[in-house]
Amino acid sequence: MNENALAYMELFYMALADKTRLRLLNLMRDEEVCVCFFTEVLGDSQPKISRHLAYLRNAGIVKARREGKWMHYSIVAPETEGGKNVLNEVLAWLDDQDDMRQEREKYKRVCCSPEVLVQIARTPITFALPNGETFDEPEYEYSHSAHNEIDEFLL
Amino acid sequence: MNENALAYMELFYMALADKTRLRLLNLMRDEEVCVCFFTEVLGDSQPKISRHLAYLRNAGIVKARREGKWMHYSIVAPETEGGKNVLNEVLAWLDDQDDMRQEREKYKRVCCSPEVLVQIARTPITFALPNGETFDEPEYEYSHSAHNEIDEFLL
DNA sequence: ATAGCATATATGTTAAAGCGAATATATTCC
DNA sequence: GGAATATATTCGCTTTAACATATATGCTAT
Repeated sequence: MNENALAYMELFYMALADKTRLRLLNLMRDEEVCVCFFTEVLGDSQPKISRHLAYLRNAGIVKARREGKWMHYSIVAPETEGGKNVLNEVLAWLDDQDDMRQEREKYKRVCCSPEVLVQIARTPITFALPNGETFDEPEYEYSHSAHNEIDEFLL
Repeated sequence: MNENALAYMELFYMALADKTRLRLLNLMRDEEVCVCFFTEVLGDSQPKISRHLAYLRNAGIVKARREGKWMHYSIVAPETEGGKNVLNEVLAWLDDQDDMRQEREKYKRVCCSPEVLVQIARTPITFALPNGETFDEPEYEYSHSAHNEIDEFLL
């Protein structure tokens, strides 16, 4: 079991050893986040985001929750005290960086504020009818829930 | 400079994402350690140890000090508060594991105690003289200094 | 200067990670 | 059921890491 502990740490730190994954974790710091916002805020391709989220999921650092078409990801508090404390400091270190805080601001701008109905950011598509009229495609709504396990150990 | 901060974190966590390197750091937790003890305690080949130490050195996590034939490695406190706190918790997490504490015990058994003259552990070689007599090769001594920067931030 | 020991680096091989592009799956709406 | 959307997975490729073996470097002592 101790051999496993070292192996788990290896997996854990490997999951942190990537800029994209650190940025994903930074966005999830305070709340659950939908995949579509990750692609929006980070500006990376959807498959790239998805693969990195899978990596974090395999390391047990985040969990996914489906809500209709959308997948929401949130940070999972590690089982051990030591792991919790490390992850806590990892997130705090990220928060020391201006650009990480800015990226969270950008996220909040894109998705409005938590606990509130928000509109998915997507380019409005205008349709042309045969008679010459045009109309905007109606936009989706979904309810954004804000709490996850990390709240429990971040203060 | 912030782009660099993320890049540095990537390097930093990558350096932690290896069992051998975690074991090396664990041994250096409280004191400077000579390479010969790493190979002795971990039971890995000398080039393997050396390469992993080079990895930690490149990530700025440890520094090397030469003393005669021997190289001593010790942990370097990261420049940033965030980095210091993370490394601090990383070492604490390691210390939660029984086998990591045992490995440090093994190290202390091998090298006696810090602040003291110790004998290098090596197989005594017996020489045969032409006249039929035998004698043991004299053993080396060196002074083991015990303090490094990590002491300053580990309590 | 040479020999011998401690440590570091080079080399070749194998395994794993990253990426973009394409494709597959799951869900909703009609 | 079929179209549309959100997300995940696969494939082919390039890059990087790990390991063992071999070799080089740096220091000490003779």
